[in-house]
Amino acid sequence: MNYPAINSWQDIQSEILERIQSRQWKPGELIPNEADLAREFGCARSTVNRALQAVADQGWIDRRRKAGTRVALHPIRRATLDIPILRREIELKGQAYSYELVRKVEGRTPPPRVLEQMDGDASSSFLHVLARHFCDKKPYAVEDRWINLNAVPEIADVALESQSANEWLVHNARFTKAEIEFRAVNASKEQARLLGTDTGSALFVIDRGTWFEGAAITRVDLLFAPGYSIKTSF
Amino acid sequence: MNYPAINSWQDIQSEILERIQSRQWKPGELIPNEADLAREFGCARSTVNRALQAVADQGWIDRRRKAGTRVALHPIRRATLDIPILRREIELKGQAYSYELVRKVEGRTPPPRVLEQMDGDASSSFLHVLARHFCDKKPYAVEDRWINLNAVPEIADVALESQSANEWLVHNARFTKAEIEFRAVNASKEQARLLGTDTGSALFVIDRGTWFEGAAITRVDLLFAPGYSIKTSF
DNA sequence: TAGTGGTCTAGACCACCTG
DNA sequence: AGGTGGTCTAGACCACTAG
Repeated sequence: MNYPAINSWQDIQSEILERIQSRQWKPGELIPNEADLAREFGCARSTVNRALQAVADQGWIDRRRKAGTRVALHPIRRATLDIPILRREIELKGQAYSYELVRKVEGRTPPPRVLEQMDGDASSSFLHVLARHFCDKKPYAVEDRWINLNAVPEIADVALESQSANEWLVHNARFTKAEIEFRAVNASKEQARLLGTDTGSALFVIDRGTWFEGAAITRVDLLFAPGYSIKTSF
Repeated sequence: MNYPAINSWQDIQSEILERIQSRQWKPGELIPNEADLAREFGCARSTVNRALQAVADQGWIDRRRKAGTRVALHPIRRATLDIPILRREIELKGQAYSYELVRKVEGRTPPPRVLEQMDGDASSSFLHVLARHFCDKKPYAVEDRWINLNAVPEIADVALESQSANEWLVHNARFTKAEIEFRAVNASKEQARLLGTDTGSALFVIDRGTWFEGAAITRVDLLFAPGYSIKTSF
């Protein structure tokens, strides 16, 4: 029988994970330093380093200079999600995407929660956009967006009838910081109507905010029709 | 005025992102190869490689041998979430965590959705656990869990009155594959009662499944009381 | 202050894939 | 066939921080 050699950083990563998951290295325990592992595996220290960095990124170990590397006390804690761009998500499933602007209102003040999230003050000027995304002509998600016109004045002149504000912003606005929040809400009467469901239905919400150099650009709630879920595996 | 030098891989990463976000390099466009960039930045190719790999991990560029590196057409936003371990999440906020087993039933068959998710067949034997997690004595989440006894027979004998099945499994069961799904559901009558809320309230759900070498170990729904959200920023 | 991880370099070989 | 990214090496210096 031929066993695979251990020399690539992926092999070393597997071996490290194996030792952690088999509890040969227990939670909280200090593991050998990079130089020792390199000797053990017969490879360069940088190869071990690459492997350990990958393991650390997944949350299995904690590394600190001088203190060394320890097995994390609480494993399984990190998941990477791909945040969908609706048009693409739907077209990738081979279904037809469409979009409809419900209304676009300039000069209104956002509700307190949004205002606070956007670090807004009384002098700020906002654009509110409400729109629908469809999958094969069935309502898929409602987009409820506030845009800071002080940060992106150009968008006031863009016709959002055919292109979603999201797409315009993706292609035209840069950001330096973003925040994403996931929640569940009961559908309001209007939301239910727009999604073709019942008032009170549980909606999955992706709430995203973006900033450019400290100034809030936009805050958007995407409210998905019942049945939607977002998944990841590792 | 003193400008920072460009030589660390993080600096190069910033410069790359800057060029993409400023549309100096446009979506779909081929960017210079590693060797050229290394010459431009006056550093080793491996340093450029490190930077480009990081940028690729974030979804901004697509890289293929021979074909080169292109700016992604659809900047996929990738978010890294820390999945909470309830006891830890609550204690980190400085609040009191407690746990209550509601019931533990052996030998029942899971509902169709769960059975399918667990690749279960008629011969499998399951343990069903329903429990509550509290934060400062207020209901925080309901844990609705199915465990494959063929895979983890030991747990049948563990008293789950004081320790949650989650904690037992974290410390005693290895897994090779995991899946996490986020949804929203309307609270059932029992769920509402357990969470001290109204029937039909929108609950945020984290649904997690783990496998060991192809065999499903456990599937758990964590249903959070209204107001819960999970966040990330980058 | 000394041990650890973090990073950079210069060079090399190779896997992959497009043209 | 040849160009590109993926990876490994051996060595070096540095940043951080525990003791």
